[in-house]
Amino acid sequence: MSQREPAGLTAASQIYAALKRDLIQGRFAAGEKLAIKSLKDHYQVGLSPLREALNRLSAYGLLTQENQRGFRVPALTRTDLDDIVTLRQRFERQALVEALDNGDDQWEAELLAAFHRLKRADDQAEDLEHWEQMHLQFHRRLLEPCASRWLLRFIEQLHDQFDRYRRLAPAIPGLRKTLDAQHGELVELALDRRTEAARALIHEHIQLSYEVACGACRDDA
Amino acid sequence: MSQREPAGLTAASQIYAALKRDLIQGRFAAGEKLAIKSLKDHYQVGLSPLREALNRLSAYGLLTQENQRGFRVPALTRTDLDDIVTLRQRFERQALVEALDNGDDQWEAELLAAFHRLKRADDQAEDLEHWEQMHLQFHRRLLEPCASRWLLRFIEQLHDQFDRYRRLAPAIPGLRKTLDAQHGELVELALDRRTEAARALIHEHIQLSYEVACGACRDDA
DNA sequence: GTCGCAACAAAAATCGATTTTTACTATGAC
DNA sequence: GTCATAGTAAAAATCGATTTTTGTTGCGAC
Repeated sequence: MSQREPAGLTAASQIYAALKRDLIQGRFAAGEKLAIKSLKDHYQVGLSPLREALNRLSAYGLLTQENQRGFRVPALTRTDLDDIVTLRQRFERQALVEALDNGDDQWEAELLAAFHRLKRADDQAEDLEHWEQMHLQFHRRLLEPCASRWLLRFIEQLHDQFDRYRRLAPAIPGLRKTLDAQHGELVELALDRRTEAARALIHEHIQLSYEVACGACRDDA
Repeated sequence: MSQREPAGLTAASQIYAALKRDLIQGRFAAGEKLAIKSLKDHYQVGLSPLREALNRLSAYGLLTQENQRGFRVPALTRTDLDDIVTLRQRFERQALVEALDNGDDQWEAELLAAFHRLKRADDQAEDLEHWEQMHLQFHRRLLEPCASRWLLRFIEQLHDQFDRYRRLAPAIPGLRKTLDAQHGELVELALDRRTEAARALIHEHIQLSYEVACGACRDDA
């Protein structure tokens, strides 16, 4: 038997991806109750795959589920944001150290490639979504050699949570430039295996994003 | 309008809980593909709530989902177990420190109560499931005052993963006694706010469980 | 006016049937 | 015998209709 292709995604997986994207982008108001009927119409899918996607998303933490009363978009609070950021800093520092330990030549090459694509996306500022994609991939690639699959999983989850805040916050003019300088420095430190400096920088990098993201939430809840 | 009662759980939530329990207890073989039809018959539920539960469980990490070919029980490997344990140690140490910082009188009382129930469950060794329940609640209670909801969430998730290994491992005669002594010490250290000693002990406590749990997995995969 | 309750409307959850996809088997060409 | 392919059986995924639960409104008692 010949190896089959990855095959097309199920409707449930597609709607999951679409909803996840829209939730992170802030297309739904925080705290909003989702009207399943209108989601069905909007995304042009049946009830079953839609409900499966909603269930996955609530297990993932991008939705909350109340017993017989449907799904709700989680609120954005300052405490929640602080919690997410503190953990991201801890987790990503740890993962970065392990990545620097384990990363090989192949990884270095791919990291450089990811950084290159990110810079390119930066130039053509018209396509914001494309930059977001490249940015996510860069950070994934950076930590990839970390052997702890669970740690990477949690980092990804926290990253998605964080982005709900960040993408809602008002854009700051010079910011992109500063962040991108940090990305460049991260690559350099990574290639040189300057572990301590890299640790400190990733912390600072997240801290900077945090200060931006604070613009997204009112006082606490 | 008067406040309504918590209301009965949906079929999806019930089947979710039942499946989760059975997965953690090791009722399904690791790596096994789940036959949806027979699950439906066994748990006496319809397809829709069953599939919703399966989707939640795979987002939670107790199942894996392959594109158009259903759900599968994740394998048990040594690398996975090591990963889980290392993170549990780090996370629970951290959470414990924060819990000791934040815990108040009320918490101290409830912790003592939880410990008492655990000891009681220990005496009546006939009901193993009851002890498991009390044990879980004790550890939850211990860390409860930790303010980081996300950290507690991850700890719970890792705990469930770990239990898949632990509960499959062969029972060791004197073990329960040693573990329970540690629980008692933990309470004492917690009440006295001896943070460093408590940190060290929770680490050791997890380490001991780990050595038991190793019995559950073959050589690596 | 407020409370309780019934009736109704809307939404969520569930069911059973149908469609789609995969897994398996058998057949025939080379 | 090996490979490819068609055909069939089984399983997964999806659909549309139905049931159950919630939320709202209106009516009457106090």
